[in-house]
Amino acid sequence: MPDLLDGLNPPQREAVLHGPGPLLVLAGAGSGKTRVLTRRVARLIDQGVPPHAILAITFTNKAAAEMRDRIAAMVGPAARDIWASTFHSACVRILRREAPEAGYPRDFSIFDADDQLRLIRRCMVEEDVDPKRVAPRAIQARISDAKSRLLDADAFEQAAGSFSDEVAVRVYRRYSDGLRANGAMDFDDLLMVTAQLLEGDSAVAARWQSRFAHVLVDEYQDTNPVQFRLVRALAAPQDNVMAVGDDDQGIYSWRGADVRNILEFTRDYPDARAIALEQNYRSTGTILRAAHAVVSRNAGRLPKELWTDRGEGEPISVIACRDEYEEGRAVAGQIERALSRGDSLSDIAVFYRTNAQSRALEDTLIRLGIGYAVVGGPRFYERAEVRDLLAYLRAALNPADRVSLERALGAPRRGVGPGAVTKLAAHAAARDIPIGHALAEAQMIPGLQAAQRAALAEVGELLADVRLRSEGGMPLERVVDEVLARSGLRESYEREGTFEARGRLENLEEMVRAAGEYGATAEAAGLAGFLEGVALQADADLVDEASGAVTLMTIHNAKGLEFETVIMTGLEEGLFPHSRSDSPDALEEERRLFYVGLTRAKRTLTLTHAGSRATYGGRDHRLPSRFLGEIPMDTLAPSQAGGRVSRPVSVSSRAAAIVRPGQERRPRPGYAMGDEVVHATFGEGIVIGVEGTGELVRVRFASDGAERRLMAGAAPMTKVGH
DNA sequence: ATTCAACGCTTTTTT
DNA sequence: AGCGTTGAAT
Repeated sequence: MPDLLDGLNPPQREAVLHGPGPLLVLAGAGSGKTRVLTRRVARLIDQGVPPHAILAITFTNKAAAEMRDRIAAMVGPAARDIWASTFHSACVRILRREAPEAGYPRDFSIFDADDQLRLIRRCMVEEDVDPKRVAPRAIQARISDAKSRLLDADAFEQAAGSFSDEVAVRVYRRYSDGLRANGAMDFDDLLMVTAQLLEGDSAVAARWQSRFAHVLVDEYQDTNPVQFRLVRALAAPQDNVMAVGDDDQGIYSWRGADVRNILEFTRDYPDARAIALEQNYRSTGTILRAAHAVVSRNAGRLPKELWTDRGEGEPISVIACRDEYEEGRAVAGQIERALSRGDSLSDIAVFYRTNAQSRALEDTLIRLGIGYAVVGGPRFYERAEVRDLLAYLRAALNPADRVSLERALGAPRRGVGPGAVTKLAAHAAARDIPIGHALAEAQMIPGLQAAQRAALAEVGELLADVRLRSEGGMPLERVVDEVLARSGLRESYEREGTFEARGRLENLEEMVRAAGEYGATAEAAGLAGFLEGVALQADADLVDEASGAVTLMTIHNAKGLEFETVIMTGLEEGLFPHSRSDSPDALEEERRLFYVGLTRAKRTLTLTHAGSRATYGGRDHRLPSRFLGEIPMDTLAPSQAGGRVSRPVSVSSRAAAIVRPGQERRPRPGYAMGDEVVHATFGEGIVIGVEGTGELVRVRFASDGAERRLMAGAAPMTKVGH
């Protein structure tokens, strides 16, 4: 085995070698904290700690998988047994065992934001709160905030003061009851319920405390109170806890994260050793100097400054643009420049503050034939038709899940609406059985039409079969395909026959494939595991370094990543810093976000802003962001230093040549990104993505602006030569 | 129960 | 501008 201390600087070494007891590692951006974390885990295993006794919390599932791989490279396949996951995934794993202790079924459903909102709306109506006067989203945010602070409805009521608090309390109480009745937990419950169990049930606590010998937490500055309590409970009583983080990179306070967790770690754990990592291995001196100048304007941060021995590097460019389209061309120009310097597409990232900004950038990149991949934004699993199909699976797995059942019953339309479901629910309540089981008794339910009875019974049989077969080990792909067939979803979309319907059906078929892929993986854990993965998948989990494409994403999603070339866009007042972040604290968080963006760049950094930008219906005038003024003049490229407005780099018309076939190991099917095509039915379109090994192409059509996935080999479609 | 049209709201960031 | 929700009509 290679020496675990190879190539580490003294503080990194110390962190890896730290013995038992609490450890705080203040790790600046690019200071090699991932290295320290993985080496430390490898060393623990090397010293005899069983891998399954190590809990390593990372910010994304992808980071967890990477950590496991890296450790496996050092200590071998035993690393498979390490618990490396996000807080949410770890809690689900615990809850699959312990949920009954908290009064939930083992197969509890996980409600996402959409399910939550549905249920909250219903609760508001029941509480006589008009969803038009009070935004359900606002209530949801209040509830989420309460849960992140470990306040249940009763505790929240204690803290309530204003009238709007009281309204929120009433809805919160009813919502909690609703979740319980559905055998469901929302995202926040996953953490809160686990914490409550660990703190309130000594048997449960003992089980897990003896299980984990070491707890390591990455991105500790972004933990919220529940997460703090979880860590504390799981690490007790030995307190072998290692927290790694950087107070300058706290960007999730709006989600309940509290930087005090990291600032006060040594107070929470008085025996803690604290180690600071300040040598940066990522960026040039210029980038670090600019980033430091920006972030040191914040008050209340731990004083520190990153340094590097890698030299100054090139200056930072600021490009002023007329509008968002010129900005797009400027971005393309910078990409072209980076490629000419030897970067590959995947070395380049474009950041923005809000997801909505990606639209204009995408338009330009498509037109110029620059391959890109957007991280975040609307997700596959959140598409309505996909959620319909998932609803069947969830209802099959958890017969108490009324929200999912109701959704399944409504898609496709089969003459069963809220009225019929209410009768079904009443019957289930009277017989004291889960609503899913009541389907089998449809014949006995009064007030239903014969057709409705038949429909309910049929869905009931389908769900029962799904459950039986998935338990019986039928491949997931076949189970999902059967739902697609027997639910009538496939037929209804086929009959509809519109472009729209065809696209939706493609998505559903894609989901069948996804289920097959999941079923083929090593950690496949049946239907429950599949649904769990779907629910807990983060945008950042989908970042694909090997995609051979420029990465477009929000700065939030860029946390933890690095790129040779970073282009940060939309540096405008009101957008970044965002107009909703007007309090001093919020402004400091915006500045930290800016800092995070700056420090993702290894070599080349460009900042752009537009003088006007389309919003809502009209067009807003924009002023350059105050953050631009916080960048020291002597780190900026000369042409910008005088404060003059510079023209964006012009983009040559042969920009399409930028995507060099062969340079990336990108499949070379008949179609490539940016190709103009003509489809027999849909007319003209532009290829905006090539999926899989090239058999699937994503095309946006000019006729109706819709995106469709098409089979490259089969679709009646040809490329227009250009 | 389903379909269609008018209305109003959105855009902060996400597990 | 676009989308989703709501309300009225069938």
